[in-house]
Amino acid sequence: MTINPDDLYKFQEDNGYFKPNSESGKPTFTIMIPPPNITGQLHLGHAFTMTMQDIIIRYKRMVGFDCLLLPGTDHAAIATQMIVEKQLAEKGIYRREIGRAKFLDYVWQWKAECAGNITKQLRRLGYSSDWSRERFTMDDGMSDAVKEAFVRLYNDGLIYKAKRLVNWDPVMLTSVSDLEVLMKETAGSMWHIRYDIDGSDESIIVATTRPETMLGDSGVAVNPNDERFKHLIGKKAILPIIGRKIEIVGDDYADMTKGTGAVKITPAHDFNDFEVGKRHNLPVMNIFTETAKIDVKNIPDANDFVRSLDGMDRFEARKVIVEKLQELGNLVKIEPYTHQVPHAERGGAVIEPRLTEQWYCDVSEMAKKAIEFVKTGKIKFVPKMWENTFFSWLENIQPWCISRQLWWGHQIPAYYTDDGKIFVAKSLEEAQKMAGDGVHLTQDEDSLDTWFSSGLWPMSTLGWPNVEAPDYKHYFPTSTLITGFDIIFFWVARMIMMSIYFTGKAPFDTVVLHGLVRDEHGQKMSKTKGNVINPLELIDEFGIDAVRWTICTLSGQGRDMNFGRSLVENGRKFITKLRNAVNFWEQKGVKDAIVFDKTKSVASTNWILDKMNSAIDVAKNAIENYRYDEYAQTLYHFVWDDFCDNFIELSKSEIDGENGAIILATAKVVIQNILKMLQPVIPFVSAELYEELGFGRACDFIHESYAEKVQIDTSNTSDIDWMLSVISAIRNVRAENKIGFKTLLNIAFKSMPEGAKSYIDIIANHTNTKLSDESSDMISVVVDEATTVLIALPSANKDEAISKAKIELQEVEKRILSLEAQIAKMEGKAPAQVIEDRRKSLSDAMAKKSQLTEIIGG
RNA sequence: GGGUGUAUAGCUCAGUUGGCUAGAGCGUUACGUUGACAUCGUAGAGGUCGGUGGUUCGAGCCCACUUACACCCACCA
Repeated sequence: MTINPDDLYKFQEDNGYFKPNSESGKPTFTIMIPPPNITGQLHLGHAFTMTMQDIIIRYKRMVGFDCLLLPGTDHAAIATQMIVEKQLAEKGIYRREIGRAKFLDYVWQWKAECAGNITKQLRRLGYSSDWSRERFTMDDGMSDAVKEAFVRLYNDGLIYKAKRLVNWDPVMLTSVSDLEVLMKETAGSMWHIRYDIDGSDESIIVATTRPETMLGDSGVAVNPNDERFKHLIGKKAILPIIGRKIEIVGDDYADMTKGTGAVKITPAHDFNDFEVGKRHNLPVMNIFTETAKIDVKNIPDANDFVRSLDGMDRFEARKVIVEKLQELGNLVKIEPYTHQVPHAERGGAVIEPRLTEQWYCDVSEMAKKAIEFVKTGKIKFVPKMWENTFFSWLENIQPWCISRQLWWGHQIPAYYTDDGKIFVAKSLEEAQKMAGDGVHLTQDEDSLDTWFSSGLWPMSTLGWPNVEAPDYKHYFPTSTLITGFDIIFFWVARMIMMSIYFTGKAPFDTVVLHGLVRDEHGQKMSKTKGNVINPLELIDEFGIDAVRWTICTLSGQGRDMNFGRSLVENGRKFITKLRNAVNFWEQKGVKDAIVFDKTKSVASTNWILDKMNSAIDVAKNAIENYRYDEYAQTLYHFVWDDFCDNFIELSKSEIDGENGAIILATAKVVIQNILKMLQPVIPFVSAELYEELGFGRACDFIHESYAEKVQIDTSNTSDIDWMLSVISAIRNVRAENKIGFKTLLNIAFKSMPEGAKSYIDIIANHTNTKLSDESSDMISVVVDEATTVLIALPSANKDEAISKAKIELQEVEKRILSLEAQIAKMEGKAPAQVIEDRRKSLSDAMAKKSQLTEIIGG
């Protein structure tokens, strides 16, 4: 019988298996989904983030927490608006033509479709979240929280409006924050232009990468300490083409080593120039339209040539102006020049600094608090190194430009009277009350940065600003945030700041950051490279459990993760191995095994229980520390090596004997615990096997208790380790056909620990059939893996054995010398235990040496 | 320019506070098995732990310098 994961998931979802129970009295453990953007499909990175969360949540459920995993999606203002605009444009529909309301209808349509897709995909991942609490960053509750936050911050004086230079996206026609600007190395040119000095035959040469901005030049800056230009400070330069007289100012901003040492100042189109202009009271001339085309109406001294440029694109204008400068003889030099040019993160347009009025949020105090919370350990980053990144950003934080000229998003809750008075309120009604009856109010057209609402996510999803909301009271603050490091500033920092500001509490106590998912050779996945892996295709091909297992094995230290199909194949192999192992025990009747009684044991059952106990310890410790890789590895080795390769193999010889019942009962317990440890990672296969073996219904497995250790007598477990090594040696020797079984056993018996002698029959049983017809008067070597080499020397291969022994003897002697030297040096300096260990190694080596000598000599 | 991370076997990576002869998976070689195993098992080969110097009884791990790669922040002269 196999269980379809999607069916099991649906059944569990429909019957509330993923819902928390605040009445349970258990401690809470809460994870908020980093809401995926409604811009398309989930990618592999999402699959990692979500699986990591789900593993923790499923684990915590089993160890006794009341767990809430809250799902949702993000409206992703600019990205979504861009996608919908593009789609509509393909149909010949344009945003500006249909107007805001109509356009938003289209976006909501898209949202419904896209969010539906995403949530479907999350379900396929096995994401055990409470869907009844699903949220969207623009749903009513969220909108209310956003307005509340805005109004409060405004009333507290932290949100304000200001006219400043912003990063302007001339394609999307909106401001973007500093974080949304990507600097891209771009090949360009450096143009050296000569500006003549007014009333003198001197001239000054400025270098620029953007000659077109000279139309807005209102000064030239030189360094006041620069001997070359010092005497020009206070004089005027004549702007070529226009003839405008602009001031030459002395300012430290001018770097004597860069360019020509003289820099043209265009306050309206460069952040640094803007500052210089302010310091020297230089006029600000905005020469571009919002689409970055030349705008002549702001150039008071425009001549015919300049007027001919009106409406021309900035890059086209650049060419024309350069030609003109050349014609006029003012162009001194053109050098090829590679520099960093700002591009919009979304859409990729070249950013144009632009003087506009925008809303800002002063986050400097919040940033200080956020730093303090992390420094005092109220919030912990995993891995810790990210704390430094976090600090360095917050320490240099700038006012946050929160307004966007987009339609899709939270419209800013500010209302204007016709004469420009501002009322900030949660609704028009409230604003109206403030403004007085009969005053005409219009709402601000702008919307808020997406991250303003996501910054409130951990609170608003639980009911904030209603601090009496049951969910808020019970589940806030949340426990762990798991997300990619790339949104540490955008999102993590904002959530921390907002939460502390509004609630005084950290929104979560732990932030787990993972790296980028790359292909199996560490290359970034990209469409152009064609190495993108679609998680859904993987699920179709390998099954969700194999995919989740693979994700678990790769999620460890917060580094980038290399993901390849072959790894998922390995995951599938592991799951097959597990199924087969269970199958073996089923055939032996494990389902009807007697009740496990820890007082009834044999060596092999104690041994496997001992291994299981330590696996449980290691695994729990690993997962508690978000070491998914270690968790998976521990289980992998326990299941494959200990349980399958050894325990099953050992049991084969005993299962039909008098101890069969004990072995079966033990196997049952071990399997149950294995499945429990695997449930968080491979919930579907484990649940299926759980039901198959009669432990209970598959759907209920999610609420089982976690694996627990079994107290056992461990005094004889090392004998089994010894025995296993003998068995493997026998197999190997048999493979080499060099020794008879009886001879071998005799030798083995001589070196066997007392306690192990009683198991000699097991060895005989286990190996007998395979060795019975080997000729027994032969030769050679059995390795006791612990320390020694046992060597038998029947005549035929004597020489070979001796020469092998000689080689080994050399190594042993070297080792003895080295150990002796070490011990001598350590004397009185190293801890006693370490010296003791060395002494033991030494005596083992000595023993080996005497054995080898005997062989060689005899 | 400022910062962070990484460098360990052919490949992808573990290696926790310094402690015995540095590990895993894949790949590879040999042999065996196909009676739980869509295979599996056993064994072997393969590493001067990027380099140099230092601290230490002892360094893959700590310190200094250095090389290469990746990423982040700042920067349109």
